Formats: sequence, structure tokens, C-alpha cells
Amino acid sequence: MEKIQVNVPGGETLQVSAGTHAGDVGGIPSGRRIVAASVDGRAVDLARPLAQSCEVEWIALDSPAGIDILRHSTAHLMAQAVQGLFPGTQVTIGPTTQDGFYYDFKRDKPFSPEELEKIEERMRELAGQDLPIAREEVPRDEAIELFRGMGEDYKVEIISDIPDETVSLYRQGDWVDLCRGPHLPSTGIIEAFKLTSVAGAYWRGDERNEMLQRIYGTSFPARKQLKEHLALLEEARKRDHRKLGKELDLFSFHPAAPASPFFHPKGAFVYNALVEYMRGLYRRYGYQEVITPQIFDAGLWHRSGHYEHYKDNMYFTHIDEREFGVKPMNCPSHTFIYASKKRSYRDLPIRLADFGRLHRYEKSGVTAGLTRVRSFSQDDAHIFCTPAQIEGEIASLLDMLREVYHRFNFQDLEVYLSTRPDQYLGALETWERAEAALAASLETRNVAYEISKGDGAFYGPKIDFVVKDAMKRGWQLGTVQLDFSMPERFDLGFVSASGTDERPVMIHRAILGSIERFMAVLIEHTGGAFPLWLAPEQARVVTVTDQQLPYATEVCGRLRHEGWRVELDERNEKLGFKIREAQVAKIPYALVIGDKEVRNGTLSARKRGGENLPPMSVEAFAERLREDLGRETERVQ
RNA sequence: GCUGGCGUAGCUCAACGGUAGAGCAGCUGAUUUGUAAUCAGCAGGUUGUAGGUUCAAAUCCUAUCGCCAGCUCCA
Repeated sequence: MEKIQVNVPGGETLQVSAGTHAGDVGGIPSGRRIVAASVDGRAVDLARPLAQSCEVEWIALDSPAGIDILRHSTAHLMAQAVQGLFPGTQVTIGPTTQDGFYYDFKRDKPFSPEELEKIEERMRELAGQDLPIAREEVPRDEAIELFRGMGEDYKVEIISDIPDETVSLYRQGDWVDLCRGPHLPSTGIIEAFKLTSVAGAYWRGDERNEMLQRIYGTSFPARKQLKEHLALLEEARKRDHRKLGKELDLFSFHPAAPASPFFHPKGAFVYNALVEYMRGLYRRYGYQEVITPQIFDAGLWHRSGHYEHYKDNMYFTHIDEREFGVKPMNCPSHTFIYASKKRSYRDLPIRLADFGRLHRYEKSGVTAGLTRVRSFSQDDAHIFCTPAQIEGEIASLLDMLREVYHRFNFQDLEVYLSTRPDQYLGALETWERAEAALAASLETRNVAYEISKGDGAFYGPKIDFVVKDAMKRGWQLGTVQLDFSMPERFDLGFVSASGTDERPVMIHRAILGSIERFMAVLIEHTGGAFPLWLAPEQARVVTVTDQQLPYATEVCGRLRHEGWRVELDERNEKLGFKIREAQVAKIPYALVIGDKEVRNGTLSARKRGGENLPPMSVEAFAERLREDLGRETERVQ
């Protein structure tokens, strides 16, 4: 038998016969559950025979790759259970997702919650049998025949689209599925899973195709992780910004303006506080704010390219026999301001910020709460600079982004650099320089990032910023996009040091993104318990009886006089009731005033959450507020 | 947009062919209360909208508006 060399982790090289299974070459570390191997960078089953010398890495069950395999195998287990319980149901595809998996079935009836339970139960039985999962390679035509014979029309269609000569099948017990793999060695490893929901989905995601029945589920290496995950989902449900927005009286919707929020006084306070915060940063980072029109002649949208590419998302109106479009973006306006006079290289960079209201028609099925609306504004800005200034501008932007996300207590930040797509505009050399400049800025600022190859916009490369909220869900907030197209379309120029006419680069950027969407994220991240600097009501004065109202009014007045947002609860209710209401409204402090406080000229503060502070003077309390605020608004460097 | 589900008092929900109810919120009064709900009374609805079926419709049917979930991160 021919011998091959296998490099395993730890620098060891093992000599084994060709055809030895990956899992049998030896050197598997004890203590970790190894469920698959990576051979020369490709994930394979442990039972995959090794044909030639190679490099092997182990994939542990609790590694990201291992969890992905686990979920894929769980999806198969579910499909096996479904077909066992409901003969005649066809399988289609069953991939993994960010935190689980789904499998689409062809069945006339949707699955009921009771049926889901039965499926779960059957899955547990099948997992308990610890069925070996075996890979098998068969010629394509043979596979087509096999699935045709089983009445699996969708599988037949899928295989027909595969160009390869052979395809792989996976068998577990008497069940078989077409799959590229890899999979777990056996079903017994699957123990911590849960089917979470059912939904309709179109075959290949196309609404013209047949409707399939999708079952979502999730699976983890250990029960504890599954429990934690389900707890986070439950917590996310409780913190749903639509629910909290109503409860905290922040915003509402009305059928007269679908998918367009109405911000109530408290919501408007938070909204404006976010805008004011960004304005403060703009002063430090050298931005200038502008105000621009809402509605423009359609000619402008033709010139900007929006009419051709974005028309379906725009609102139009006719007047004076002219067609006008409501702006979905601010960029064209900013090019007009830029071009309103001759610009010199000495003027650049010019950074124009705009909180203008934008309207985008979103299809009725995709709007949701504040996260996807039709009327919104962004912390939008456009930077006009020379190509040589890109790197410095991006570096400064990175500082700003970091400062902002820190302020809102987002711990994890993921950064994606999207590069040139197949269809692109502008010179190749310009692209390469720009991508290099973006990468260089990320590196000088020590920002870890991943490259999304080919995901850039047709007009320029971009960097996207994804933050993780308290429930570990990712939200894409910030984006920085280079644009070589718009300056061209609007014929922007500047006079260089040597007197020649040059084209500036435009950088589109937003840090919070849409203020509406950011508020939704913030509400869910904080559970509606806003930090002091954002709390619409920072403290509420509550009296023990109405005897203390005169003094309480004075306390409230003194704090208000210093600019604090304080309300007095004058209702003739018991203290416990008023405390409860303040707590439910998530007000940072309840200030209790009884006879003792009146006598001593003090107040007794109760923090949101229940901690009681010792009685203190109004002055001392104001000082405490100032300290809280100082802590919250401290800058990072 | 498509598929499915849901629209009942300000809010959360009940009634599921036979006179629309409850709790909370609101209003009035009593209570003067020490850190998450004091008591009583009153008021509140063309059941999203428009048609239809029926002796009778919140309930069944049709349309429409709105809300919710989902709609290929590759077998």
C-alpha cells in the first residue's frame, strides 16, 4: 500500500497508508470533541479517505466550523424525522444560518405547532439511536434516477443543475439525502436542539415559484448553550422596540402614513439628542452642516443615476407639468453646494453633513417598526477630497466611529471591506489605489477587518460596520463608501497646486445610519433604560403625601433651573404606586420627599432598579447627576 | 410585491351566528399613605373600512387598508 505523509496540528508529520480515513490518521487531541477534519483547507468527514499527502486540521464540535456542521446535520435529522412522520413530503434544501438552520419541504399544509413537537420528539428518538452518517459518491445520472424513483422532484432539479460528474449522498439509517457535506460521524452527537418556527418560503426564493413549508431550528454542542440562546431570544422579544416604544410613549404609527413613524415628545427628545450628539462631533471633526430641499426636478435624478437605478424606491409628484422626485438621498444636493463656486485644492477636504428627511418607498412586506421605514433621516455626510486625502479621511472616520460606538456601549465591532465588483465604474488603477488606501487606514488604526470580495458598490469600494447589541445580534450601522461616479456625473472639479483641473473623490458616510433604525437598536440594546444623557425624563420627584408638595415643587424647580429634565408626580397616590410607575417608565432616578426630607432640606434618591441612596441635599444630588453624566460621556482615545 | 396569520374601549385581551365583556389607563370621590399596584363609583365600542349571505354577523363570504412572521448567507 502506498504511503502518504499527513501533517497534523502541532507540527507532527504522520506516515499512513493512502486511503486511511482522516479521522484515523492519529494525533487527535483528547479532551475536545472532534467531529470533522479540514484537509488542505477543505472541511471533510472524519471518514473521508485520504488519497495523497496533505495537511490536516481538526474541527472541534464547539468551533464555529464544527457548530455549522452540527447544524447542518441537525437539519438532516429534522428532514429524516419529517419524512418518517409525513410520507409524501418532499425535501428541498436545508442550509445553516447565522444561529441555526432551516429546511424547506414541499407539502400542501403548513406545519402546525403540534406537528413541530412531534417532529422534535422523533428527532430525539433518531438521535438516541446514534445512527452512523455515511457519505457515498455516485455518478450524477445514478443520483438523478435514485431521487426520481423516490419522487423527490426538487432534488432531481438540484442535481440536474450540478455540473460535476459525481455527487455525494449522505445516508443515516434508511434515510438518504443529497448533500455536499461534511456531516457529523453519527446522529448521537446531536442533543441540544429546538425547532423554533415555521414559515412559507418560495422555491429558490422566487415568488413566481411554488410555496414551500420552511421549518427553522437551532442546534448547539451543549444544552447549556441552547438554553442561553433561547433565553436571549426571549429577552429580545421582551425588548422589542415596537413594544417598548408604545409602553414608554416614544413613538407610534398611523395607517395614514404607513411605515412612517410619529415621534411623541419623549421619542423626539431621544431623536434630537442623537442628532445633537452628532452635531457636537461634527464641530470637532471638521464637518459643516447644510440644509437642502426635499423635492427635485426629475432631471436631477436622471443625472445622478437614481432615476435609472432607484426609481422604484422613489416618490414622485407632478406639478406645473414638471415631474419631481422626493429625495431618497442627499448626495446630489451636496454636489450642488460643492459646485456652487470654484474650488481649490486648498479648500479640500470639504465635509458636508445633512440630517435631511429622506423618503424611500419600501415594499409593504419589508417594512418593520423603526428598523425599516419609508420616512427617515440619517447622520449623513459627504466628504469631497483629493485621492491623496482618502487615507487620512478614513483614518479620522475610524476614530469617530469608534468614539460613537463606545458612547453607546456597543462592545463588539465587526468591520468589512468590500472590494471591486465585476461590474464597476472608473479606472482599475483608481480602484486599486482606493482599496489600498482603505486597507491602509484600517491597518494604521489597528482595526481588525474582513474582506468581502466583490461586494463593493459599482461606483466605489466601501467599509461596513456591524455592532453587536446586548442580545448578541449584529446590526449594520455605519458605512463608508468611496464614490468615483457622482463627481463625474456632476462634473465636479478643483484646481490643483499646479493649476490643473482635477476631479475630487466623494465619500458617502454615516455612523448611526438611519436615526430611526438606530433608535430601534438603542431601545433594544438598553431595554428602554436609556443612559442619563439620553433619558427624556432623568428624575421624577415623588412625595409621600401631598403635605410635601410645596417643598417637592421647590426641589423640582431647582433641578430644572440647572437644566435637568425633572418631573413632579403630584398625584395623590401612595408612595409605592408612584415609585412603581417611575420604575416602569425606566426613569433613572425617583426622588422621594417625605416629612424627614422637608425637615432636613434633603431628598432621598432611588436609582432605577431599586438601589436606595442615603438622603442628600439637592446640591449633592445635582453633583451626583453631573458625575453620572461625566462618566457616560467620557471620550475614548 | 408574494404566502400565511391577525385587526374588538387609549392599552392587554375575552366573547367565535342570538342583547359586545374584563383588567389596566381615564374621569369623580374617599383615603394622607415611606420605596414596584389603596378603595368605591362613573364613563368609554357603527367590533379597521366597504360590500354581501342570514330572521339575526365581532363571528360566515368578498374586496380593501393596516399590522405581524417569512420569502436561496449555495445540494
